[in-house]
Parts: sequence; structure tokens; C-alpha cells
Amino acid sequence: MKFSKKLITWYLQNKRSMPWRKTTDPYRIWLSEIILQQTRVAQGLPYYLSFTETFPTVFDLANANEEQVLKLWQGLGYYSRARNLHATAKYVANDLNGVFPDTYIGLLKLKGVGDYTASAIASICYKEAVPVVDGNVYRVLSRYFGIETPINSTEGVKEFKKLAISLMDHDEPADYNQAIMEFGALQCKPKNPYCIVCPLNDSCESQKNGKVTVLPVKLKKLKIKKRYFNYIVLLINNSQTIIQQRVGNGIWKGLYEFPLIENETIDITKITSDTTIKNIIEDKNHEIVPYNEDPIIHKLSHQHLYTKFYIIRLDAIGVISKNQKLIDYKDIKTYPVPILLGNFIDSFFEETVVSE
DNA sequence: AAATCGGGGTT
DNA sequence: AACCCAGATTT
Repeated sequence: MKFSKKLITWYLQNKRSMPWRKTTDPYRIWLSEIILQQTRVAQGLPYYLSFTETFPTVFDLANANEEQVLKLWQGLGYYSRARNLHATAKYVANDLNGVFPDTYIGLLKLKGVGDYTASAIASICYKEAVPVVDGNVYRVLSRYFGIETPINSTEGVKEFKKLAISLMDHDEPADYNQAIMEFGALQCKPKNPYCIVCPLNDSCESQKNGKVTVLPVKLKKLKIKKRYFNYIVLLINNSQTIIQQRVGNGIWKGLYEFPLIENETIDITKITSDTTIKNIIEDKNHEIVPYNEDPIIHKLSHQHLYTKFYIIRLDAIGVISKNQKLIDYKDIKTYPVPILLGNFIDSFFEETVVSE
């Protein structure tokens, strides 16, 4: 039996039930694919449910404001996905009358839709025979064919894409693409794959030569940068605080945070250029109370953030910087914030401030 | 071609 | 602690 047919047979017997497998509506398939980029099904599922509940159609999503979209995305990470999601929804709703492109090439033009996602939508919604090559596919193909080319090298990407095209099932593109991914996720797992009961083990190259555990080959990762964040949490008249939105490129673009002093070490040794905060800190009438003695280490893919929060109580505030917002504590949960800040807000504002 | 962008689960 | 996840975009 053909490679693709074996996988489809396995898939029909072993696939998990998931809400996006009950539709071919391109809006919902697109939504699920963006949410699931670099994200496990278990983590993305609740977000898919809340997005489809809040925004049943592409027009509902298009009519939302970006902050509302970011708020619903909060905690999922890679926030450019949310911004691109919103931009594409507006484009499809306003310029395409709510109709998604129906080809791989057309889908590729959408913001946030790359080779993988265009292939996924085109195959699942329109039965176009274009192969998906995600992390699961790299693993399955590298092991089955014994390919040691690094999957994240330029040659590897081209080699695996070419191989995937040659293996594509032209009768059932939707089932085949989902089959090979599901097979990678459940059977041909990264660690301790179920080779003994694998339906492909009699023809698997790495199974023959004992290289299952070393495949796929991946170029080693970058080194992690340490950053030191000091957040200034103002408690103004015991009812208000100041937040600001992150702008420019970098982590958490579009999300809100407290005024931040970033340093080369964990101590506040650097004077901030923010005159509002600078004046408050230098005013000896205001006591600066550290919230946490040891820094909270928030780990991102490329950065470790050593974070301290400082609480400053004051009766009133004068003019604030243009990028800052003076808000009531009770409204802080309506703003999209990084998980690092969300955790702090949960513990501090709920237990310390509100209970007073 | 390499770096960047999150947060969480698994081993 | 290292690796990975239904990758895309920027530098």
C-alpha cells in the first residue's frame, strides 16, 4: 500500500475529535491554523472556542478593535499572530466581501499565512493537493526516509518540501495532510515513539538502522539573552495606576505594562528617561517598596527576564507622559497584558489592593 | 541565512 | 535544563 494510504488508514482509526475537524468553513480553518502555529492542540483549543464564540464570522472579527483581539489572545504568545489575524480579517471582510482566497497562491498573500498555513487551508477547505510541512511532518519524513539533513537549514527546507510534494495524496488531500501531522503528534512522537506498534515500521529507514532517536537533525539553537526589568507600580489615591502600551518591534508589541525601567543589572541603577516616573522616584516623600525580593524569572524562547516590581503609593499625580494611561485598578483586567504581568496583577491587585 | 517572536508541556 | 509545539516575519 502507498505511504499516503497507510497514513490515511491509520488516521481514520486514530484521529482525535477536534472542533475544527467538524467544518470546512475557511474562516474557522484559518482561525484554527493561526492559533495552532507553534502551539499544542491542548493549549490552543480553549482559544479557538473563545474566538469562534466571540467572533462567529470574519466580519465580527474585522469589526473588533485590535485591543479586544489582543485581550482574547492574551496568554497564547507570539502576539504578532493576533495582530496579523485582525489585519487579515479586516482585509477579507472589507476588500474581499468576506470571502477567503480559495487557492494556495491566493492564501499565501494574507498576512500571517505562510507556506504551511496556506497549504493547510487550501487542502482542508478546497481539496487542493498541496502538502503541509510542519514540525510533525519533518519528524515523520526524516525518520521514515532516514534523512539527516537538518530540518531548519535552507537545504533541508527545500529537500523536505520536495519530498512532501512527491508523497502528496491527490485523492484525499485534506485527510492526508491531517493524517501525517496527527501521526507525528500521536505515534511518531519526538521522544519514545511507538515504533513497536507502528504501521510503517517494516519500511521505516531509521527503524532499520537504529537512528530513530537521532532524527530529525536540527541545527542547534541560539543563546539566551538575560534582561532585567523593573516595573514601577503606582498606587494613586488608592484607586488608580499608570500603564503604557509597548510599541516598536520586540516582545509583547501592542500589549500593556507598567512603566518599565530596564537595566544591565537587576537593580534600579539607571535613571529612566521617563520624566513622570523619574520625578516620582526622586521625590524622597515617596517610599519605594519592592514587591518581590528575588527577581521573578520569566522565560521566553530567546530571553530570560529577571523582573522586579516596585510599589509606590502617592496621593495625586500631575501631568503624565503622552504614551501613558491613567486608569482605575478595577479596569486593569480589561487591558491585554503579558502573562508575567497578568500573574502579578492577579496576586497583587486581587489580594493586596482590593481587600483593603 | 540567521534572528526574533511566548508560553507551556514533556522528558 | 533541553527540547518541542498544526511557523511567519524581519533583519
